[in-house]
Amino acid sequence: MNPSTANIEEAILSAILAGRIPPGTRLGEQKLADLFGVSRTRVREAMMRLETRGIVQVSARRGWFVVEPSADEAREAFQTRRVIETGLLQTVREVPPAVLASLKEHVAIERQAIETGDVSSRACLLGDFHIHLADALGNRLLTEIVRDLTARTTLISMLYQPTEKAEESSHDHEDIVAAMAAGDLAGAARLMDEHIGKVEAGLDLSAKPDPLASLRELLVPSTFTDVAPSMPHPHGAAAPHAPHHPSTKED
Amino acid sequence: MNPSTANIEEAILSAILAGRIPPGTRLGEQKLADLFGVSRTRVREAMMRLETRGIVQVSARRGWFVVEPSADEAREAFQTRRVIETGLLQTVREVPPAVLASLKEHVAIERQAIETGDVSSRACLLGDFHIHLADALGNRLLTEIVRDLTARTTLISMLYQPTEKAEESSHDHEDIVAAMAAGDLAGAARLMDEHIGKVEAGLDLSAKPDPLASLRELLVPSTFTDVAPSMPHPHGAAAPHAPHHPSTKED
DNA sequence: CTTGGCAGTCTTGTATACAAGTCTGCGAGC
DNA sequence: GCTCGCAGACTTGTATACAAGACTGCCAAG
Repeated sequence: MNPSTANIEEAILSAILAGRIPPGTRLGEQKLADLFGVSRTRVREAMMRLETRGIVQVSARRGWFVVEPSADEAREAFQTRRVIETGLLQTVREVPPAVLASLKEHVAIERQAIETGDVSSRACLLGDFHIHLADALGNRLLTEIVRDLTARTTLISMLYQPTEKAEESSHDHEDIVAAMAAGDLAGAARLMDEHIGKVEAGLDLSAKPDPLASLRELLVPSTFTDVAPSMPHPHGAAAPHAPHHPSTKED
Repeated sequence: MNPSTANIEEAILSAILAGRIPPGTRLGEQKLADLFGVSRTRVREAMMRLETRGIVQVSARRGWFVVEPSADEAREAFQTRRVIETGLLQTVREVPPAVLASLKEHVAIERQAIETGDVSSRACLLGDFHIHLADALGNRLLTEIVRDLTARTTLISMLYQPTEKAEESSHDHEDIVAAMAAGDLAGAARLMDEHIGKVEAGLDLSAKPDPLASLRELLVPSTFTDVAPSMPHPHGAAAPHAPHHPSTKED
């Protein structure tokens, strides 16, 4: 069957979110076209859609790359999520029982995935909680926005997360739902704020995602001197304006 | 000069937001391509980007149309704006003086445009207030989201607004800034909520947008004959009837 | 051994050709 | 007069061809 543009877009996005395609990966148009059995045109369409959603990025005449958000961009993503998700909880007046039940069920599924050690799906599940919340309390438009933002922060977690704290996140989710069940929306909003803050704080935003960035770090007068375990000396004459390197060349 | 894809996207968007291209207008690829002096490829790219931003919509093999949000979609857009903008005000702890000054200046410009009767720019200015706010208190990512949402609601206002209440909106903005200046962020958030609610309540969401708008558009001869040289005429390819909305394209 | 340059290869950017569907308008039939 | 059907024009959807820039690797000069 001939996959449509939306199919391709979805396939690539889910592969990225599932961790099968790490940040920084180059996505060649021709290879994807061969893979999906279509021409480059459709692949290009899908990539451009993903670009407007902030998932991939094009480097002129070099290729498409899965985004590697900088530390600043990471902070922006988390701030934006804090604004929207606390805003949602504070805007809502009351939570329908059906919504509460659905959220509780989701948290139960999360815990189950964590207990059974299903690493591949738990990251998706933890993100899905927030998407479910937006869907249940908000609307379709808001859900789309939250979905894309969650995708962003998921990507960020892949880049910067030194240790996964799935259990803690799931526990946070449980607390948020409990506050909602008690009718304490303001409290739920505060818990959500703290939750997103914890996730952000759990990252090592000073860690550089690519070795070139640490090179740049060496060239800049810096007070930070505890990294670079096996870094050869660049002898001073390194070209400073090469943005990053294509880390993976094989398929 | 050869306009880039981003140029085309921006030109079309600003023409729509300025009211030169009303909702429901068909945008033919070839005509736009001739107009901009490029091939259909670039126009298509721009249109697809605008589609992911919720500005235009493609009807298979019929053409691209400026979106005509339904009443439900209108409510979603306003709810989403309420969530995000009140959330922003409640998340921020303090407002830097420079931000306050900038916002006050913006409100002053609004009032001036209203007093001088500058109808064409005041709608943009009223929307820009919210974008400025997101930019000043939030970050770039949040600003992009608010910008697209504001574009949506601007389009909605064109469809449903029976009477413009520019003065009242500007006054609301003034009150919001005053509350911020007093350090009352919660109050500012409440005012923002009421403000957006007022704008939404001022619309007649029961009015059917389609036949009315396009008919009126057809009956009104072009009173303005000289606009920007590279600007497409709004009624160049007016569709006699508007397409029905594919209400849910969920998968 | 290092360094600078140059050609080849590979990738995206853009335009164009063709396929497939939709609407319009006219004419025949009733 | 009215309706149905069909052909033509017109529009988007998709693939492909070609142009232009970027990177790689080799080779010669110092």
